[in-house]
Amino acid sequence: MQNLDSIGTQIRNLRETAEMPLRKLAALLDIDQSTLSKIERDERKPNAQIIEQIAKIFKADKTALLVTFYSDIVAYEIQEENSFSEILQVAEAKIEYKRTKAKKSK
Amino acid sequence: MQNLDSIGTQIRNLRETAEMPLRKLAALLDIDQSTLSKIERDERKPNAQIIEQIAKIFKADKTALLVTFYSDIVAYEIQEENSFSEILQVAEAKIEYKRTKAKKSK
DNA sequence: TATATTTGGACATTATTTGTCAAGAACTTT
DNA sequence: AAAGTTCTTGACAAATAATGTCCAAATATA
Repeated sequence: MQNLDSIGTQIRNLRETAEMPLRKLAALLDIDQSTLSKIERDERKPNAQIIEQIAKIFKADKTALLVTFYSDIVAYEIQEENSFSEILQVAEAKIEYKRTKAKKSK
Repeated sequence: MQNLDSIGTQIRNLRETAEMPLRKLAALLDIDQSTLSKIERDERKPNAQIIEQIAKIFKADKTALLVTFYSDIVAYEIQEENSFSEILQVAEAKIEYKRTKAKKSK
């Protein structure tokens, strides 16, 4: 089954498994250690570029991390809506429709 | 099948069907007419409160409008990602998981 | 052409995000 | 318990994005 951990938790897991201090990972990513601390506790969002670097550093699956990253954002955004399920369904249809159009116009 | 129009298009449709000038709807909503013009062309996002007012004014389905509104946002956010479908799936699982926890703690 | 309607762009204001720093809390080691 | 290391917290400024307002230009209608 898919991993429902937050992006922060996943980053922390990767880092702790590698027994790397937060300070050191922050240095590798060239961000302040307090910022990384907040990212790992989901107080602040990383950007897609940081996720890519983390995947590289820990040889982790970049796509899986991006899925975690974006699903966090999407879930947070609509978690209060009762029709969240329909929202997601329509969003998917919209993206698919857009891609179909894009393909045709080639 | 579900309506894949953008929130702006749907608002414009409602307004034109009612043959109401943009200027007048803007007045009812208490926003600048240029702002409403931009909303209808998806240059600017309405907020959830404006959507509610529009539903009331045109006696439209509020839930359907909110689904349109949020699905626009979600689709825009992840439209470039190849794994958009998985992202949506995980987002849904995360929300469901959160709600299960919330129910238990009652 | 005159009139009504809509759009575009400039601008100030406000809110949100991001980066940086330093102090303090928590935990380990000596 | 002192010293060292690691992590967390809050304050702050700087950068970026969102919002509200105005008015002139463009478009459509009478």
